[in-house]
Amino acid sequence: MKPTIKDIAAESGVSIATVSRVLSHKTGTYSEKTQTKILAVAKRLGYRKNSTAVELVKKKAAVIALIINATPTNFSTQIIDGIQRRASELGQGVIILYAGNRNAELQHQAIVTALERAVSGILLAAIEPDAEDLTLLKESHVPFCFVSVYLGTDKVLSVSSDNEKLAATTTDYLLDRGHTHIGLAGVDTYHTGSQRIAGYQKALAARDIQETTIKYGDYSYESGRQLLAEFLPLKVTAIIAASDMVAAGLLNAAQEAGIAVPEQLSLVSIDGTDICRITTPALTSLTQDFYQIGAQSVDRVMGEKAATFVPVEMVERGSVKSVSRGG
Amino acid sequence: MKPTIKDIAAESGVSIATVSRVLSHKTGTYSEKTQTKILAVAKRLGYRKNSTAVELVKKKAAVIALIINATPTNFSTQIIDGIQRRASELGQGVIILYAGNRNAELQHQAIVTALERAVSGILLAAIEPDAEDLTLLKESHVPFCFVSVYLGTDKVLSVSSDNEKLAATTTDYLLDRGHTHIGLAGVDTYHTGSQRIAGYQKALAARDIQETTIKYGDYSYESGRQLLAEFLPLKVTAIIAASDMVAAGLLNAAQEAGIAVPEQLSLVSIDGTDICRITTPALTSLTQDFYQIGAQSVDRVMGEKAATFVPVEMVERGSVKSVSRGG
DNA sequence: CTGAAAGCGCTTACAG
DNA sequence: CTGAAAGCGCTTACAG
Repeated sequence: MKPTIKDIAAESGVSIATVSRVLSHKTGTYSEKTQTKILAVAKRLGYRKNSTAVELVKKKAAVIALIINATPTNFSTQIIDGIQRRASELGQGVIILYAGNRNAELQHQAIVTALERAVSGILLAAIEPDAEDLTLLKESHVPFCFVSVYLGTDKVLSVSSDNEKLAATTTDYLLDRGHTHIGLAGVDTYHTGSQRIAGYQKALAARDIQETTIKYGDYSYESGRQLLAEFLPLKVTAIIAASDMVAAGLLNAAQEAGIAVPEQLSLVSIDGTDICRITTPALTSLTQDFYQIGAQSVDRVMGEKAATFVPVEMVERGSVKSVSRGG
Repeated sequence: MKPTIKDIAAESGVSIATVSRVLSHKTGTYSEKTQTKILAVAKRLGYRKNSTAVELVKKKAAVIALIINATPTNFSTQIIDGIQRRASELGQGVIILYAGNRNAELQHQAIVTALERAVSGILLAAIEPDAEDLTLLKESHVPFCFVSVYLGTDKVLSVSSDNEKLAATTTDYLLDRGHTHIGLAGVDTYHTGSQRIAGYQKALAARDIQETTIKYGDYSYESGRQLLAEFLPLKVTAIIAASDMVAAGLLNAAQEAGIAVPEQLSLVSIDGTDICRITTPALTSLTQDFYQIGAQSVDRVMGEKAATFVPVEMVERGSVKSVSRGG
């Protein structure tokens, strides 16, 4: 029922080989006359290419697989958006595969599915791979790239912010404004969290401050809310939040506890999504470029040139106060 | 290099037909002995099914196409999440296709791409189709379903909130608390906006209130901020915001103008995402179930039973005050 | 329970 | 510039 190149060939009185050549623009291999004829017939018949057949003979699908965690963040849309647009420009489709929530089984399954589809590349967003998956990926000979997580090595492709540097920058920002008791809230114990902790500690050490105050969490609003209480007895004057949601939780919990931000407590949040301008006061943030992280991970996995680290930016809003030294 | 069923057949001393049967679980067509043997060889060889080949002979891809607008909303993640999980349960992959930003050309292209891939269903999220696309879709004989937009007819599959009813419910909620001067902010002129306007007007008319105050926008934070000024001279006591972002814009602009929420102005927002609990005060909302909208649209397009309208819920937070009648 | 064979819709050397 | 033919990796009647 759906017309194929066979139907076009019959209608035009040429072979399917010729039809294939003009339909796939093998310029120089056909006369203008046949081209015109075939195109007309194809249009009249409502012909549509069967990409599955093409992919089978070419042994490669024009599709990038994106494997993502179940837990949606408020910035995953931006990453997906960047991936989608750039892929589209390169003529690649994007197939999304589910990795559950740090579920080793599902994560493995997603990789297998991507491999079964002969995708041209695999993107792993916010995924921390186990050794087995890494082996599977490496042996598959299909390029893969981690998105928004840096495994600490350049042996594996990845595109993300430079978490260590970014944490150091944020810490310096606060130090420069007179804060000496600075907390770090909501980081996890995986790569991203560890890198931020390292940056935070180094920046502090560089100013001869040994005191560090780190509270772990899961980047969520609830995390932020709960963590505030733990900082209270520690008399920090500023807290770096591991995400906008953590910052919002910290902020709202502080307000409920009667602690004024930024007068009594300064807050800087890492991420810089829309959340930051919605809170009162608006949150000063170390803003990541999630769209670019997504877009460049596509370049990376498709063999185009792209850097591992995407630049970040400090965006000042209303949640930080300068304090006098020794205050 | 990548092993195929041919390799397995050779190693096991059976035909490729038999290999195919056990690998695709055609139970009852093979002996346990051959099954064991073939599975062992497959595993040893690191065999992985080539889904492209399978799709070609079956003439159907186990993939649902999701066509989405470029403009990401703060709830698209939830919709995608719902689609992804449910699709996964039904053994379907999800391929995301870009429709640009109300770009007719790109929108058309996305549909064509979906059709070329012989997908099992097409989901159109937050897309307002033109006549040509609708024809293309209908003639393709592949099931399609609109997600989070109701075209006002049941002739076309769709899953969304009941926008008219939801707006009426929200208006009633405010009326029940003594508000008589109620505004509606940020709606668009397409289906969703029109339906909400209709519900709002009907609820008002049912209480013999003819005064309506409608300000159009694009569901964004900026929209909300700008629109506040337009409501000011109109002395409404309550505003229904067409989205959380509009509500947040309205709220922050009000605070900057020295108008207390909810003391001087009540706000209800339609959507109910995380944004609502982050603002100060937290926003009372008519909460949509985006996850279910996504999940059920998959059921719909795959021919499972699912309703057109997904239930909504009023969630009271801190942005509405009851006023005395005639106040 | 198993095998030989045809076929899904394309692409691409090869020969002319 | 064009055609005949082989082949991509599977599935599935059909016959035994």
